[in-house]
Amino acid sequence: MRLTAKSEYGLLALIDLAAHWGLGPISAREIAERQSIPPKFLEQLFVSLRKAGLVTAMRGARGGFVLERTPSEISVLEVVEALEGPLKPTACDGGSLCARSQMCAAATVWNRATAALRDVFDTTTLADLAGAQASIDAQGVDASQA
Amino acid sequence: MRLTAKSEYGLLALIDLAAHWGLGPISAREIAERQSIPPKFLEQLFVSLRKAGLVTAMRGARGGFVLERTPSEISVLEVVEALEGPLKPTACDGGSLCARSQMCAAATVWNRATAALRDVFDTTTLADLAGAQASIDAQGVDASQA
DNA sequence: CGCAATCCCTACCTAAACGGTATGGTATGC
DNA sequence: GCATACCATACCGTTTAGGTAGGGATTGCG
Repeated sequence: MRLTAKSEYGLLALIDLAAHWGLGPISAREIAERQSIPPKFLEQLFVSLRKAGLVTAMRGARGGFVLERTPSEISVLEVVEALEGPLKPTACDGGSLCARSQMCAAATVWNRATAALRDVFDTTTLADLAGAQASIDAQGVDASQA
Repeated sequence: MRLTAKSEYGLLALIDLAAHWGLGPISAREIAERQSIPPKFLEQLFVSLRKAGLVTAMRGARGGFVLERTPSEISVLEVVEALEGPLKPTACDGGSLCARSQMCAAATVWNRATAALRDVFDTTTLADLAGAQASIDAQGVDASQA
């Protein structure tokens, strides 16, 4: 599995939405500026996130995006898989692509790796991260190097 | 972090070497045939594995490769990092590349993911996998679908 | 000695992907 | 009705993946 800029940007954007939860729709442009994400690139990411059912879009003036569920009900796993596709570390994940398939001891390592990654992502929610970010920001006001 | 064919092939090759541990040098060509790996590509992988200190090369006729240490002393992590470089899931891993660096809650998820992956790879050795493969092969002789 | 086998090194290549940018269309609040 | 948003599609330059090609250096063996 490869984690690309899509996941990084997409997660930052959704943490931002979580932080502004309940304040009505937030525009992609606003998030792009706040998080230093290329605006048109972020628009594309939101298309994937909307199709995955993670955000709702409001079109027109004063439009923007809102989380489809509460921040504590959206996991990082959902975000990552919405943007990168199904989580799997290699081509040889036990599927039919690899000729060695079931008879391959190496596959067990890759599968355990996928499971470990999936567990981390599945047990972390946007609420967790938005909360952590709020703490960081509060600390950072007067002590940016502590 | 991206796991590519290098890791897949490289791990298969070293499991093969582990399975033939103690029988003298095994040629890259022999492993390539046995594991269905493109021969010239495997040669390149062995260069990296040798430079990482995982295998010793014997040149000339009857040459080949031998594991530098016993199979139980070589972890999958070493193999993966020798072939793919340092294990990190994204560009934003807390280094100086990401402008958000220390002040970014998202980075904590990526770091935890890296740690989880590293743990799986670090706690699995070539001896484990060679043993597992031997079991599979023994079972597979008479019951390939069980 | 010669020669075949083997590792070593560099260069090259094609296809795909990444990380965007550009352009226009469509809906909507004010 | 118009600025502000999202929506859709196409394009594009660079890097990487996944090899291939060709030769050079070393060594066991007959």
